[in-house]
Amino acid sequence: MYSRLDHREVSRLLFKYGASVIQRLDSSVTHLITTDLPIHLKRKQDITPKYSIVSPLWVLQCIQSHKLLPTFPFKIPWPSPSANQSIEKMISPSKLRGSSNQCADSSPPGTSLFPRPTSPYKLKSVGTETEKITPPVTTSPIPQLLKQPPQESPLLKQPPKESPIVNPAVPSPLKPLPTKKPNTRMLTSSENPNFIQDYFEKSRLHHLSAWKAQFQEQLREYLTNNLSHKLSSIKTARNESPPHPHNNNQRLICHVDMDAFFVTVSLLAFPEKRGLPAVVSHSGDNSTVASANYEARKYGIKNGCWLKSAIKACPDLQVLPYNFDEYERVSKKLFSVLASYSDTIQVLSCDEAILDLSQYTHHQAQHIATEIKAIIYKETSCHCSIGIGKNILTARLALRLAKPNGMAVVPPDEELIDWIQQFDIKDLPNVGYSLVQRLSSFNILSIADIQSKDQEQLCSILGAKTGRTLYYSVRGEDHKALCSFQLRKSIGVDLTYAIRFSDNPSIFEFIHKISEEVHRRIASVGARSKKLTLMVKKRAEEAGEAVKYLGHGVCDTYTRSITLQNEIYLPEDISSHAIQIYKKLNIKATDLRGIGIHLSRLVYDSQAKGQTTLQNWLRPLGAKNTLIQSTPFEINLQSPPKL
DNA sequence: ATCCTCCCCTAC
DNA sequence: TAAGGTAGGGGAGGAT
Ligand SMILES: Nc1ccn([C@H]2C[C@H](O)[C@@H](COP(=O)(O)OP(=O)(O)OP(=O)(O)O)O2)c(=O)n1
Ligand SMILES: [Mg+2]
Ligand SMILES: [Mg+2]
Repeated sequence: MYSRLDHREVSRLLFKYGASVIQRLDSSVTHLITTDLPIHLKRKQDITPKYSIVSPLWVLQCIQSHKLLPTFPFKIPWPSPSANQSIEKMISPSKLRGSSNQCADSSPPGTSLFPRPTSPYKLKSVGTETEKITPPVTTSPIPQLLKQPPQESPLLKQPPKESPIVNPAVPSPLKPLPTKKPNTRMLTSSENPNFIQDYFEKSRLHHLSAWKAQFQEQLREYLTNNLSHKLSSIKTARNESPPHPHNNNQRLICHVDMDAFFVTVSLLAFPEKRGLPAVVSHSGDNSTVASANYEARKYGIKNGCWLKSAIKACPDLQVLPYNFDEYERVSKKLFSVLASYSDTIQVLSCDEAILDLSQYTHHQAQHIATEIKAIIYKETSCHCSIGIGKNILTARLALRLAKPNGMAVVPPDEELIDWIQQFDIKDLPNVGYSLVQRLSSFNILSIADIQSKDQEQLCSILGAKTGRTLYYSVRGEDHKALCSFQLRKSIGVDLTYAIRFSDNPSIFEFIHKISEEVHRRIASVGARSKKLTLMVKKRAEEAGEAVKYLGHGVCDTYTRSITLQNEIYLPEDISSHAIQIYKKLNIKATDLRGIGIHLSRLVYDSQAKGQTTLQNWLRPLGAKNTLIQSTPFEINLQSPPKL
């Protein structure tokens, strides 16, 4: 009855609803969840265990009824032949958390603002639907202080309720050839032959990803040329400067990030609206806010929230259109300025980078940062903020304090432990919704709480790497290197919006188009691939039409990969493998909600762009640093970020 | 132990 | 109108 997949899912559900799941049997175990009893357990002293042995069905029923049910009807009989069923146990499912995932469909990706950016996948077994989206707590439609309200803002998304009957705005995708074709004309994957380009052109998330790759690449090329010219005898490039001998033998990292980037740039064209609360967003009732300025944030409006709820919180909100060309133009200026100050730069996004200023003293570094800030403003008319610290982690935290339009410096080591306690757990890099939930289920709510745990404890809760990283993070320690020279390890295209098909041939045709796009991208960096991965989103069994207009809704996501004998890069090779995998998944055409094709295990051509970097990247450089004050970051390529 | 696959999570 | 893309770190569990 339970496949391996379901086993994992049960694990996730257990965790989701507040159980602690461990892989061993010890005295803390209250329930053993299994479909049959492993023989090796039977032999042990567990003959009369303290825990109940129950079927996964019990878990699902408990969740559905929102309470702890008696285990009796779900007991598993003792003897059993099969020995390989893996087991899960819950320690204390004392209270099931309120049905927490109904909103899976309501949270746009890439947002940290919403109550539950939870994976739709989890919804499957619970059988709950997206519709009810209960904005957690918070009532006050009153402007909130800048510092975040503990959990929720007043603007939780309230996606439109869908009538269970027929939403005239959403044509049924189930009709192969609808006689009365509604207004999705040219909008969906099946109706628009130029869907991919048309869509990407307007997708902020696509631009974000494409720009990051583009600027990383250009910077890499620029630095490669620049350095090999400057350091004629030494052909290697370095990623970091050695610590300044006078600076306590520590690095100095400087994190620069534009303030409210999109909306600030868009506002340049509307000077009369400066100073007013404003956001950038597509227009319409169902759109998402890409960027909110600090005036708008006073109302609790955040990047990624629904436009609808933003306007509700601030009726006078100025809604500005995207201006992707301008964002790109300003980004170029930004990196041009940064590259003139340091040749150890890591691009984090189109509005953000970290510099290694280890060659300077603290004092000099602050002076330089002040200057950078001023020059960026002079060049772009946009403000940025800067954080300075001894590593990437603390520089980022300082950046938070610096926002908006400020600069902040991390205090000396002795004060770090206390200093870091002013942040929320969620402020730590790589700590998002899920980790916060996990930690809070162990009653770990603050940074101080994390500090009080030893590394072992954290690792047992979070896994080895994550636990260790977090242990050091709350002490302000981070040894991650700054990487100027980054080569992508994978290249892929994902489409999960407005995907509606009625038959497989159209889907195959679509896969061909995606494959062409993937090919263009991998060819443009001069690489081939030895592994192809197909991602497919399929409408979940009990899921209705998506809450979001033409969205994917609640889905099950499948990933299948194939390792190849020979590297591929041609569109027909990509598509033939992808289609082959797709067929095996046996998806009903009308249920398809998303497709992605990714290539990994990349091999870069030796004379193409990748080459210089790959070799140089691995070699640290002992050479002294050359002060580069006026090297412009030449951006030769006028090519658009996509396609 | 270490590698591989299939996720999950995070970030912008 | 709306435009939910992507890369990389990491974990679980099975194969070797
Ligand atoms: N959920 C999100 C987050 C960000 N972005 C885009 C718009 C932002 O302007 C840009 C940069 O992201 P930042 O996280 O740097 O946010 P801002 O620059 O808008 O604000 P700030 O950096 O001042 O916090 O990325 C987006 O489209 N959707
Ligand atoms: Mg920013
Ligand atoms: Mg940013």
